[in-house]
Formats: sequence, structure tokens, C-alpha cells
Amino acid sequence: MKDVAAAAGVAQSTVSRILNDTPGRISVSAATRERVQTIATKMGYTPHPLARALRGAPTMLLGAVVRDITDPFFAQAIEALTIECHERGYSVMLGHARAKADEALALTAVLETRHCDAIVLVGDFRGEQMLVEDLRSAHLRVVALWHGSERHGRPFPTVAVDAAAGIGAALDHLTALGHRRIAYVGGASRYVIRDRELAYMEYLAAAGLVQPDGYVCHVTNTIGSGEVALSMLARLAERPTAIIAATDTLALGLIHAAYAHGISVPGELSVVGFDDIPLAAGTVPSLTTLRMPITEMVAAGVELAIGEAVWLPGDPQPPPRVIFQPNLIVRGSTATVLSPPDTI
Amino acid sequence: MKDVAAAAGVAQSTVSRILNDTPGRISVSAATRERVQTIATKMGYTPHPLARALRGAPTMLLGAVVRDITDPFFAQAIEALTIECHERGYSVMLGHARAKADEALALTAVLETRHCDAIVLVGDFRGEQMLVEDLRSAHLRVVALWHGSERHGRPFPTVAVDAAAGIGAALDHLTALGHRRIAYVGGASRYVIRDRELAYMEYLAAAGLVQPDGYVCHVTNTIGSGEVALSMLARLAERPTAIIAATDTLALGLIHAAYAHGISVPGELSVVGFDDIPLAAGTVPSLTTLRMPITEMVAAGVELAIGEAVWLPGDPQPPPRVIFQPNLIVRGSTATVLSPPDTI
DNA sequence: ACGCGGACTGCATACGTATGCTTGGATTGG
DNA sequence: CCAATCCAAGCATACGTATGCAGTCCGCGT
Repeated sequence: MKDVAAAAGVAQSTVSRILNDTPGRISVSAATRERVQTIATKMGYTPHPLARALRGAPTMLLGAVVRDITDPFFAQAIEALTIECHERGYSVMLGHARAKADEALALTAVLETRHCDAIVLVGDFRGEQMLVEDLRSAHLRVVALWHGSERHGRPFPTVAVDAAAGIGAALDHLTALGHRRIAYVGGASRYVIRDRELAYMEYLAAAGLVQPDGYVCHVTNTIGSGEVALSMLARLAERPTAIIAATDTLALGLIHAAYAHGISVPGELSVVGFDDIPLAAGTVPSLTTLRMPITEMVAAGVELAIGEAVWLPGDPQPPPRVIFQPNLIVRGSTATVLSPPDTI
Repeated sequence: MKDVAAAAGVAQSTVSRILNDTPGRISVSAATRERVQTIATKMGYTPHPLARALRGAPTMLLGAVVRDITDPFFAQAIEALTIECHERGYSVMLGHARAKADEALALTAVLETRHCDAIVLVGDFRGEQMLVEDLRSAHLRVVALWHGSERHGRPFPTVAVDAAAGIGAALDHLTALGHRRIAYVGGASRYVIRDRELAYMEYLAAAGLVQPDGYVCHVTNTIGSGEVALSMLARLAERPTAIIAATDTLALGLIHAAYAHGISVPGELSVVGFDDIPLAAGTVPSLTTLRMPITEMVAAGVELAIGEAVWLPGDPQPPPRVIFQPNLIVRGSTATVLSPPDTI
């Protein structure tokens, strides 16, 4: 900028005013303005964002802490986040959220927050209590996406999906196909997954469908865990005719394991997933699952983080909580039950 | 820092020297040093990275431009990149590389480079010629991972995989199983994919295995394209008994399409992928594919970008090029050919 | 003609850090 | 006893930008 000013024969402050066309009582003559602007473009001047930030201006950086980038669902979310941020002139800083072993994760170990205007948590950070506490005490704007219903401490502004509606739609679908023995497979260590399990329990209780013991399997969220869960369920006296998986990854693992056990899907076993990852449409068989409006949810999250009307920490009213509805996508992994137990 | 200095009753410069223990001829008494350090920790002082960067210090930010985050393979790479960078004290800025329609992508539209010490390209950016030119002319350290063999202009420092070795291993495996009619499915618009196609052609030519017309299918890299490719291949007079896919995504698409067409995999058709995405072990059937040492490759890339001995733009000697070897992982999608054509 | 206000622009400073140069005091050597 | 040396620490400045304040014209009104 100094060079531009020297080339134009004006003061650096004048250049600054022109290029940002500072509002207020300060005015600049049209001639000078034009001259400076042409010179600036000719010299290819771009403002130095760090110097701006040093003066207290926003850094135009949004921190994203992602539960697990490898998860195809979160990958989609990050994709959407990058696009949304870019449209608002923001860049995305990626935090590293994988703790080694059972080591507690400090915020400083995840993300250099001094750079960021706000932080977006993508995924569920139950278990990373230290991280959550750091974020709460840091004087920072934090928004949680797919964090599940927080049970301790003050919640962050949140964007979530209506688990009850989603699980309800899946169970409506399965019961309409004649299924009565419906198992659930999901993790035990995440709020967002527990919400789904809770929805499953409540639906069945309300419908008067009592499920046998062992119909709720707690496993980790990997393909391999599908194998574990399926062999547990296959060992039961009364095998389920359908399974709801808390995640597409688990659902695919279940289907893979069923194939290995010689159980046909959807012939003998129906499987419903949750997430609608891109691969879900291209598996064998293709997966019936619940799709979430990722783009809209991410947009809502970014709006909460850096939008016009922001909720700031310390605001007396409760933080905003935006809920979206999932859609059931019926594909090839669900079918009419072969021999409904009530007709035997 | 000023506050710390005031609290300790010393000058700000002294604090700076103590906390960074500046080497050289300046010395600080042990008493003052200890006092300042305790006060600094008690006040929870952390240096402001932007102010440091303003003085010309490295920003400790690495820009990552990813071809497609949604691709599970690249997601793994980003995961590895975040970990590797974090261990070196760096943070990762994520660029958005998806162009709308056929719009040329300018560097400024992808990433605010002023923040970054170096840029890592993850994936192949053939087609984004404008972006590549911008990067070349920007006075920036750029490293390309999985960019394929660049054919125009001066290459970047590069980390790549030995396509010939990978495809060779796959073809060795297939021919050992008795396959002679082996098709190839891959994209036409990426260097890195073209390298694989070239390796396929050269291997078969060297082995004296002439393939019928139509055995090379050019499609986009999506699950859905597997369907397209498979129906093209199924329509041929002489159907292939095995297919090499340039990508696991394509391979899964092919398997899905084969299932839809009633073609059994691996009974009637063997499929080999490339990448070993996490899902590859859990599909139906599980996928025989080529695994790349992602962690090591990413580490090498980061080393080239921000390591000790860096190659700088303008260096007279050619930029470094690190090549890694892929490993064939044999799983369930390949089997002995049913009726080898040479025995009919 | 003189003053006054408005239009335009330059000066100076602050943001937080790092570092060259300088200074004050103490110790030591001649 | 004085000067040279050295240790410990402060002063000042620079990085690039934004902005309050002050200054310089010029035109117009009285």
C-alpha cells in the first residue's frame, strides 16, 4: 500500500480510504480516487489480511473441528462448509480432533483459535469434555452441528436433526412392510447417536411393540463393527427381521456381515441406515436410509457463527437451536418381511 | 505481553526475549527469567500469532487444496495431513476447489494465500490450468500430491505413486488367476488416472495380450459411472472376465451394476480397484484393490512443503519427485476365471 | 478584504511482537 | 583509581493497515 501511495503521490492513509471507501465525513476527490484505483490494480495490490486482523478486524477465518473427516458423511459436511464459507468470503481452518489413545484433548491441541472469528464443531464431541470446556470458557463464538443434545453445562448454539422424526419414519416404513422384530445397532458414546436410540425405544414403547432382550447393540462406528453386531444378533433365539443402524457405515457393515453369514438382504433381513452417504446409492444392495439436508444445515450453522444476528456468549437468553427434518430414502435394502411373526 | 511486562515490572522486550529465549548475545538473569515465566503462565498469556506473522515470521499455516473432499480416499489424505501438520505445529487451511460449471478457477477464489507458508495440492488439478498457473507465478512454495505426471510447464515438487507397479501387480494377479480378457475403466481428464491407463496399455502390450476394441472405458469418477461402464462392457460381443478400475469408487459402482445386471462378482467377473478406501474391506463382496501408503506420502509432501531442506521456486535443479509403491490387497472381488477363453 | 466553513488530504498513532541499538551499573584488569 | 569489559535490561522501531485529528487550500458570504 505504501508503494501504491508513493506511485500515486498521495499519502498511505488516502489510499486506505479510497480502497475501502471509508464511509463518514471524509471525502476524496474523484480524480485522486480514480488515479489511485488504477495504480492499485496495475500494481496488483492486495491488502494484507494479517495486518488488518491485527487492528481488530475479523480474520475472515472460520475454525472447523470435525469429529472424523474420514467419515463420508462428515466429508460431505466439510465440503458444504467450505463452499458456504467461501461465498461469505471466509476461509476454513481445519482442526485435528483425533485424540491419541484416551488422552484428553485440549483446545490448543486442536486448533489455533487466535486466528479464527468463530468455531464450528462438526459432529459429536461427547467424551471430549476438556475440549468442550475450553471452548466454553474461551471467549469465542462456537456453533455445534450434529452435536446431539448436550446433557451437561450450557449448550452451544446448535444445528441438529430431528432424530425422533427420522427414526419414526424408518420404523413406520419397516412396520408397514410387516416387520415386528426390529433391532437397533449404534454407538453408546455419542449424544447424537443416543438420541436416535432413544427415539427407537420411545417409538416401540408407544407402539406397544416390546422387543426381546439383546435387540439393542452397542458398537463402535466402523464397518467392522457391523460384523460384530450381526453375529450377536444372529445368535439370538428370536432373530430380528429388520435392523435400524445409527449410521450408514454400520448399515453397510451389517450388510457385508450378513452376506458373509449367508443371510440375504433384503430377502431375510431388512436394513435401514442413517446419513445417506454418497456410496449408499451404489452398494449391493443399495441402502434404504435417512437423508439429512446437509447443505441447509451447514448454511444455518455458518449463519449462526458469522451471520448478522449472532448470539454471543453471555447473552441471557438461551442459545438458538435449529432443527431440521430428515427424509427417508427407500432403496433396495428393505423389503416385505418373509414370514411375519404374528402370522406364524 | 505488555500486561505481563507491567506485572513483572520489566520491559516488554525483556518478556519477549525470555519467552522465546532469544539466542545470541543477550542474556537475562535467572531470577527475572523465572519471575516472568511464572507470571506469564499465571496470566495465561499466549502469543498472538498474527502479530508474529506480521513481523515476517512464518504463519504456521499450510494451505491444502483438495480435488474433492467427498472422495473417501482424499478424506483419508486430509486426515493424515492434519495429523502430520499438527505434529509440526502447523494448522491446515482448506481451499475450496470445486468450480461451478466450467468456470475457470482462480487461485484467489480458492484460498487466501497470504495466510499460508506453503500450499499442498491434494489430487489432480489437470483442467484447472488457471489455478496451476496462478500457483506457479505466485511466489509460493507449492507441493503436489497425487497430481499425476504434469505434461505442461514446469512441474511442482511432487509426491506420487508408481502407477506402473500398481497396475502391474493387479494384472499379474489377474493373469495368474487365468484372466485374459481384462478391461479398464477410468477417467480421461486427470493426469493421475491417465498414468494408470497408460500402465495398463503398456503391460498388456508387453505381455502380448491384445484386447478387443471397447475394453477401455472413459467415464467420470462416480459410483453412477460404474453403471454406465458396465452396460457398455456387457454389450460387447466378447465380454471381459475381469475389469481394472482406476478408482475404488468406480470399482464399487461396477460391482453394484453387475449385481443389478445379474452378473455375479467374483464368480463371472473379477474387479480390481485402486485406492483402498476404508469401505473397500466392508463391501459385498469385499474389494481387491491397490493400497497406497497415504500416511508416508502425506508426510513426504509436508516435508517438501515446510521441511528443513526445501526446494524453492527458482532453484535451478529440477524439483524433487518422490515416488511410493502401492500394495495389492487381495480380497473377495477377484477369483479364478470360470472358463478361460484359451481353453474353450 | 477578511473570515469562515467545507472539501480534501497528510500526520501520527495503535494493534502485538521481535530485535538492533543503547544505557546503566557492576565487575575486573591495569 | 580509572578505564575497559561485560551483564542485564530498556528504548525505539518496523511489520501493514485503519482512523482520529490536524492542516491546507479554495470558494463564498459579509
